Amino acid sequence: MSIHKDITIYDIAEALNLSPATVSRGLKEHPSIRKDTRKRILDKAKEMGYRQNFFASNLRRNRTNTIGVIVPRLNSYFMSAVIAGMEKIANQAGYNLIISQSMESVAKEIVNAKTLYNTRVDGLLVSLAYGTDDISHFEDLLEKGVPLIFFDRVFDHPLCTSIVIDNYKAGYEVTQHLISQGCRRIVHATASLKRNVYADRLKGYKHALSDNGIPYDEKLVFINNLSEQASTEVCKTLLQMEPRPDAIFASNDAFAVNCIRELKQAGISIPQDIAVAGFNNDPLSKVIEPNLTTVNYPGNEMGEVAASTLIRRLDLQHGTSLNTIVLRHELIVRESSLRKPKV
Amino acid sequence: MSIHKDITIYDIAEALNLSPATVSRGLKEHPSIRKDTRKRILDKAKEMGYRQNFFASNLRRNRTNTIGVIVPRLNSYFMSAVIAGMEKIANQAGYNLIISQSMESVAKEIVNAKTLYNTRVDGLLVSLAYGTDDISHFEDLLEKGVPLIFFDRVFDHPLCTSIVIDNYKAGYEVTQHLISQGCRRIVHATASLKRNVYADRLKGYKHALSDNGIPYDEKLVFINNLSEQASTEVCKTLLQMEPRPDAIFASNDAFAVNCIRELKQAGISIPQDIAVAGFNNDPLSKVIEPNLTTVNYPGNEMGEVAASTLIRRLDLQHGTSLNTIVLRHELIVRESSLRKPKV
DNA sequence: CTGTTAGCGCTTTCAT
DNA sequence: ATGAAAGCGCTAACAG
Repeated sequence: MSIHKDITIYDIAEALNLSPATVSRGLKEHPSIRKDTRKRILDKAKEMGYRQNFFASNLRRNRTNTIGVIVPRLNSYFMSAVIAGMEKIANQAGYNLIISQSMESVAKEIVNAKTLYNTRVDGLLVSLAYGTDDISHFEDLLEKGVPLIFFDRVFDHPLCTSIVIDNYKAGYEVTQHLISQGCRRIVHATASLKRNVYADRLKGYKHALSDNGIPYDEKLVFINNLSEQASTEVCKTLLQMEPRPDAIFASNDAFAVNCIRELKQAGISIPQDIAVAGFNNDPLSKVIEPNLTTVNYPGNEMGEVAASTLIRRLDLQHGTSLNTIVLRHELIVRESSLRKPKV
Repeated sequence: MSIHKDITIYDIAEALNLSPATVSRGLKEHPSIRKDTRKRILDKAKEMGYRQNFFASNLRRNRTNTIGVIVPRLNSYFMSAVIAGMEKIANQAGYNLIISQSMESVAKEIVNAKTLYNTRVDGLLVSLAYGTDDISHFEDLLEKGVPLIFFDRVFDHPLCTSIVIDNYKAGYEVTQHLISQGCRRIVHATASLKRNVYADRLKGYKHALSDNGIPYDEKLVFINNLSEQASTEVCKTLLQMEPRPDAIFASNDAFAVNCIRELKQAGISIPQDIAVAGFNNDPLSKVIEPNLTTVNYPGNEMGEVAASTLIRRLDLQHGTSLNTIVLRHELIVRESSLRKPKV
């Protein structure tokens, strides 16, 4: 295994009897370089097996061409779609992604932010953990002028753009749909209201109830971490309620699916006894029986939009930009909530 | 938004009336530095908000502290578990992960390898795409002495360690189990035999058949990309076969689940008419009805082992090491294959 | 259009 | 135990 020394622009310059500066320019798309010398340089570079040393370049230019990503978890269909979208855009634009997971822990999120700060990422794409109260751990980055873009679980900050869907509207639509199916005692299971996605859906839920003259009953709202265990507990509680709830609107599909499994095991029939709706349009939703009513969440698009917004800002030193970008969602009605013939 | 200039070791040196060299040493754990000066340096660094410039350091030391990862896709439970395991170990050891997806495309895999080569990653963790025939696109890396470790979908190479499970044995066990349930015409649906995981499972399948005196019938083996569409086609074909197959052993859970859905829709009862088994122990397997018999795949452990093996090699310039590390799998029997009372 | 020159921030001999 | 000095490879004034 021979470990050859790396070829530098000096080697190319020497071989071509040029100055390193010219070679450096030739390797890029510098305007003031003759076309044929550029070609000679490129050819020689390939011939000699040259590869750019990004560290030298980064050191010099004070830029890393790296984008940091912090997500709660990587293990959902939604999140892999987001990442795939980001990767596509980032790679096209010559950026690398460094992905890290907070595992829903504020502490880990803080560590991640610090690591990315030290790595000197050019920009940051973040979806917040359940418990995050403030974004002081990103202050250092922001002070350095590193653009920060939130997606999905966002935070209101004058310097940061947010990419979201209209969670309020989606929550309203799901609830309205359940009501239209004849449900009146609708459980809403969701997670930390510190996060816009959950708070907004809850608002939509409440608003739909009131628009239909159904009183809001806080006993029907369950705030938890949407884990499997939580679904078990919610179902147990719910089955003991009197009168029994006739629908569940869960803030993600995994939770909804677990509820369906749990309830079916308890002899409840879905949707006749209890109708169920989820959120995200995870492939799971088409595996569970009955198939799950849910909200399509454009993960891939969200990743692409987040990345391209960031990169635009990076490349053009683009000062101001939209503060919030709202992507389109879509209610998908399936059997788990269909008690009446489809209109 | 004030963009302060970065603090360097020169600033600290000046503030402390020391030389930059001493500061540099103090920031690390250099043996020949007085304990109190070290402390003074560390304190001052924190006070001034110093952060190391990795580019300067990397440029000087010719190391990146970055590990490149190439996976076919990020969108399975298995793969997120792998990544989570890698991340944990890598971060502990002070390494960053750069993750890229080949999307099962050889061309993209080649581009990814090139990108990571140019990024000068210290080491590489790779699971190959379906179609990859050789690993010439990693030759440049290997020639530079960059350690390359394969996991799951591996490649035999004298310089590379592989992390796998015993796919042969697992394939054997699944098949044997189906046979023990009374199945005799067992379909095996799998993907490119270029990949060890699929080739080995097929071998196990064949061997189990022959050990039970069941003739191997190549018409029962379907090689495809395990997509949803492929599952539809396989089911269609299979339902027209005469005599009809009485079991399916699919090489991943998603495919098995799609088959179950398809077959149920066609009025087939599972497992009475056709027993089904999958692979990976994806959460899906517990959502489908009947619950899916599958093979537990220790994704998290695989990620951890892959990363720690690589890092050991990186840190200790550890020359030789095991060529193959085999992790333990586990057959999980659920209702989708249970035609006889459990023994 | 091309060359000269300085320096990005750090590490590391070598010297003291 | 600390300092002086060189240089990693590249880019960007500036000069021509």
